[in-house]
Amino acid sequence: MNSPRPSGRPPVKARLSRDIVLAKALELVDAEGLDALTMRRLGQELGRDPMSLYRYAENRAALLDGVSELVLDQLPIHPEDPDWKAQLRSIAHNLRMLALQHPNVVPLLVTRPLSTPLGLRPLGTLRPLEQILALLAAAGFQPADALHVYRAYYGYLYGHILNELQEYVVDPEENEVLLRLGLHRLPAKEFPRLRALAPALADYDGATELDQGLTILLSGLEAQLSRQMAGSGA
Amino acid sequence: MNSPRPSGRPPVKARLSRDIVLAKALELVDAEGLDALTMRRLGQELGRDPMSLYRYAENRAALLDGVSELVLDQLPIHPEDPDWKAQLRSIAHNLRMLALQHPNVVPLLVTRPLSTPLGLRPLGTLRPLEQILALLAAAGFQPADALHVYRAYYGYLYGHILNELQEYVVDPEENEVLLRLGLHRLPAKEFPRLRALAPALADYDGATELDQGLTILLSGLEAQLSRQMAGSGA
DNA sequence: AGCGCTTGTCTACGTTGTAGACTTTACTCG
DNA sequence: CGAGTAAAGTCTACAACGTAGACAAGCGCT
Repeated sequence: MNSPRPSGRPPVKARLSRDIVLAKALELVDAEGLDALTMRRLGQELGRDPMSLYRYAENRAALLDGVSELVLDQLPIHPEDPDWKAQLRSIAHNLRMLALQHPNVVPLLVTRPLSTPLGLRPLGTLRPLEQILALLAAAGFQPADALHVYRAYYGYLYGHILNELQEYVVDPEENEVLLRLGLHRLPAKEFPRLRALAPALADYDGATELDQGLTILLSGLEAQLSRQMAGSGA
Repeated sequence: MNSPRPSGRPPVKARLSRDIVLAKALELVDAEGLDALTMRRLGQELGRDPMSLYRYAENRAALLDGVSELVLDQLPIHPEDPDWKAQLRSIAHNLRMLALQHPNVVPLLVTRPLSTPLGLRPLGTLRPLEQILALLAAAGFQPADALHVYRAYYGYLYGHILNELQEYVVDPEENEVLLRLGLHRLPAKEFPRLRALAPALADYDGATELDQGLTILLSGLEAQLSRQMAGSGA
């Protein structure tokens, strides 16, 4: 009966591939956090010996890099958009959404580059940088100015995302705001303002806050750069 | 001969204390990175059994929190400064310097809050927030607006620090810029702009870049808020 | 059928965090 | 001074981790 190929009590062992491995890794991280992503656990999740994973990633760190890459690859960037400010805005919102969808990956996005020199990063994680430089170049910025804009922009963007993810809610069921944020534990004399802000903290609207910051930053950058060109140029 | 108390080939075992433990932990992290901070290693460094550390920190995570706290406690904030923008600028530069002095701690600063609800964080890490709120309140901001300013400000600040630390140099001895940043490894067709920017990347002036961004952001925030007050208020 | 490369498995080692029972130290009180 | 107690430090042990290295199974060739 059991034909030799598609048989099996084990879930029909198909050949592994890097994509399959990384996809499962991301799934695991999303579901249970970074610590759950161990070689043994991932192997088990794939129905394979943990050691088989080393055919698709040099080591655990490389696996983590792969996961970062997988997420960043989902960030759409259109370097030919004639309206650079609108495009940067849209990228920002998309990255924010990605971060909210994969909050457990954010520490990776932020942390891994700190221990990897620019040139040695997974190419997928450098692509946004290159494409944003292209966008800004097409908008008429000099390379050095483009870099300047990129840094301020991406800096703010990452900062905002970190901020927003930090303020997450402990227990959404709780309807007393102080408790919902765990703020009741804070000594009232030392942290009066923070405690008083509980309601404001509780209904944080990340998207519009991000947008307002971007408005300020982008128009400010534009003004600064055009002023500077007027000063030095003709 | 050997008097019983101050004797000893072992380096005169004085009583431990939380401060001593944390200080040694920070020292170790600064010198050899986060991974070097294991319970066993820290114990060895202190001439004690690793298990003794558990009298001063519940577990390794709490130890890491303690290190964050230790660093953030070194950040001076003057909530009574009448010039709030100048004060925020000074805080920013001080935090930047702290980050440069303890680069290995930065991942902690950024990452630990992501897995700890606001109310459960080490108090030392919340103090900057409370104090900046006080600063802004003294400057006349409504609580909700103060929070708004804080978020944009701190977001940008953290983002900048992460950015700057990421662009660190692989090999300062190397005088070919492409090599110094490891950029030679990037495929030239896919990353033309990034490669071309090597010189600009190499002489990044983090302090002035931070300052310019802050100028834009802070004056933008001020303008936005006063405009909004003029609109709704009398 | 047989060769050779890729993929997956097995076994084994050193290292990690930490629970729990124990011993040593320091200090207080009679 | 000596007894008693609470704190500080130690010892032993365990489960889980990443991964090296030798090996087996599977596949596509001719």
